Amino acid sequence: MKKVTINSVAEYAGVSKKTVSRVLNNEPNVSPATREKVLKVFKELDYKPNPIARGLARNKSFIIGCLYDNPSKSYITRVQSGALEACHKFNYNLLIHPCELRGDELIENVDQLLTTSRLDGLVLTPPFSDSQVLIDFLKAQNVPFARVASALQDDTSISVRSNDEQGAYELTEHLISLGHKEIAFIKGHPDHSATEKRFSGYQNALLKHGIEYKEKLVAEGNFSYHSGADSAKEILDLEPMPTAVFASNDYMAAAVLKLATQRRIRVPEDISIAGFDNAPIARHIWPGLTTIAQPVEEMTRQAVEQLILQISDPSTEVYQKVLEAKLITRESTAAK
Amino acid sequence: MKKVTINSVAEYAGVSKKTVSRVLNNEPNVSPATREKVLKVFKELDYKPNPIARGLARNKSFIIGCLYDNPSKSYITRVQSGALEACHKFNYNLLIHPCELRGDELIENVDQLLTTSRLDGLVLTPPFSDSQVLIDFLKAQNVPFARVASALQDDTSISVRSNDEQGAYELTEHLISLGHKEIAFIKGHPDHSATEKRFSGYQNALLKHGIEYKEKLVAEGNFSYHSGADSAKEILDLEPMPTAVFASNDYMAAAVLKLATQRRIRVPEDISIAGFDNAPIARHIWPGLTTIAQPVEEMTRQAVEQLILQISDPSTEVYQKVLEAKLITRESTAAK
DNA sequence: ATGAAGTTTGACACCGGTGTCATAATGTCG
DNA sequence: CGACATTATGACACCGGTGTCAAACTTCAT
Repeated sequence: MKKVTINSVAEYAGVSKKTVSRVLNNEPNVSPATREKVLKVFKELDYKPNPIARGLARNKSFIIGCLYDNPSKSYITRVQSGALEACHKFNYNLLIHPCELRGDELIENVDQLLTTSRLDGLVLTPPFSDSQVLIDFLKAQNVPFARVASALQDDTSISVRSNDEQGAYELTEHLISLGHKEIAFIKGHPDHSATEKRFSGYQNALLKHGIEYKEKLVAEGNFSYHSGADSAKEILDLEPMPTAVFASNDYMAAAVLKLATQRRIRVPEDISIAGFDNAPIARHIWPGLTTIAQPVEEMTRQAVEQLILQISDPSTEVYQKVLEAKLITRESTAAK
Repeated sequence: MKKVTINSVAEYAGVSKKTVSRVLNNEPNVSPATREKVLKVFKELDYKPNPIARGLARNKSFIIGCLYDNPSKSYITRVQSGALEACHKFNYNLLIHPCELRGDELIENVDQLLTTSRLDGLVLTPPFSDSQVLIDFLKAQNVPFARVASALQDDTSISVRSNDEQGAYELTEHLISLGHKEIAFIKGHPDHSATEKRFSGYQNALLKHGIEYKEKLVAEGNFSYHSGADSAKEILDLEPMPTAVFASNDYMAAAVLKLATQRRIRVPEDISIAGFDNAPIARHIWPGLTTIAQPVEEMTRQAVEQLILQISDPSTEVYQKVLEAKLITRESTAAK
């Protein structure tokens, strides 16, 4: 099986390399007859252009990199699925690269990534989308990127996020409307901007409804199931026990639910539990978790789509969008 | 900021391109003095070789593709994590590519993938690792690949799997030893070879212990939570209700647990439930699921590592390995 | 028929590396 | 010290495409 290159096609079709290249790229200024002829040879020889050669000549790879470091597997797969959708729409591919936010190695690590695989752009997911250091580095290196789910203010880079604060506000209000006044809160990972946003949503809702904010009702988490289990212990040990718990994501909420069930505390009769994200687990457990649906796939899809648009035309206006989060009520919350 | 190429380095160091290339690749036949000098210039100019140019010259991309189509998100992330570990060890990167097994588009789709991004090799995860059509295609195209978790017999391709049959056998035996005789079984997706293996493990254990196999106790699933919910309904509606349920993966087991809890059937007092895979959800719910731990990351890690070895030296012996699966008992199973 | 403008085409350099081979420099040994 | 093997180095083609530019060919108005 011989290799079919642009040269063999050109020779076979009796035209120049460049003309073949023109047909390949749908460039104008090729006579219909010639175009037809070349296209026929493509078929006949089953010609596949070599993307690496093309990449070298155009300095493009048609590969987008996805940076993440997130304890939630479902979050990652949702991100990937949205990113892939956009990539495939434009014939791009997706390269994934988990790495650690902490430490000086981050920049080094990303630098290494850019060195070993010429990426056309990078999608940053939390907590990277919030990292000023990284953003500055990418700008300096002239690497196009888009930020997902970041509250960090930066008008010069593409950003698609959802309204975490409003979501948390609504969820808290939902609990309040059910008659709850002692509402515990489990915070997320301090490196994620969403953590602070969700927390303010919670606080603002309390304030608005004249409910006193009590610090002892707030536990520190980091979005992992494990941290949720620790916080759950703290909260369920409180005297008196709060009548509702709002965890900053569903994994931590699931951990609270598990401990409560273990201790024969009935949910939602004795305590209401709510999460955030509408992760699959929220509907895979009983009772199902009341939560806030974040359009993770949609955010990422839009971010990557805009990223690719910007890559192909750098003069494109910087896209910044906030999508709505939506309250989903299930069985884990009920009137006090 | 000017681009630093091998030419500028060569000029700056006062040597030829080729000598720089030699230093870059740690080739012999460079005098220590020259090597030193060039290395210094690398540092000074902060030279980064262009992987695309190198790829063109060597016909390599240093990218491995990962093919999957699996309803279980946690399975996918575990696969990815194992694959990434191996990739990074050898300075490769990982490109992910979900696609559908069904239909003629599979080959077309993979062909497209190979065309748009020159991959050095492919990791196939179930159900692709079981697809004879795909395997034949890749062999014909001379694309190196490794198969993960496939029971399909093929001595000529790299394969790492775990012993599904034995795992299912052990788990069934565990239930039998607890006194269960009416053990329902939920099958997995028919396209996965693991489905048949787990089923035989179940059947063999029954046989070995003189327990009659009853077809009505077997429900068809497809590894998705949703299919598990359907099967759960079937099984919990049986008269008399079985005293144990063995689902072919943890998601389906979780669905059974959810429905049981909803119906106030106590687990494990009224019914024991077991899964397979040791997915995160198995320990995120209450009661925790008894299950079989499959070393998914390890399988994939080994597969990719061997794949890369074979890419760099095609004469490497074809690696075939079966890893052990391990019984993990949690609260969801108890004596009858 | 003629010139101006527009269209089609190909020659050739180039992207940034690697492989081949000839030549130059150095080392070895009788 | 000369003959020969070994090591170090560079010139140059090549990987498979794309960009530039000039030449050849059309088209069309005058």
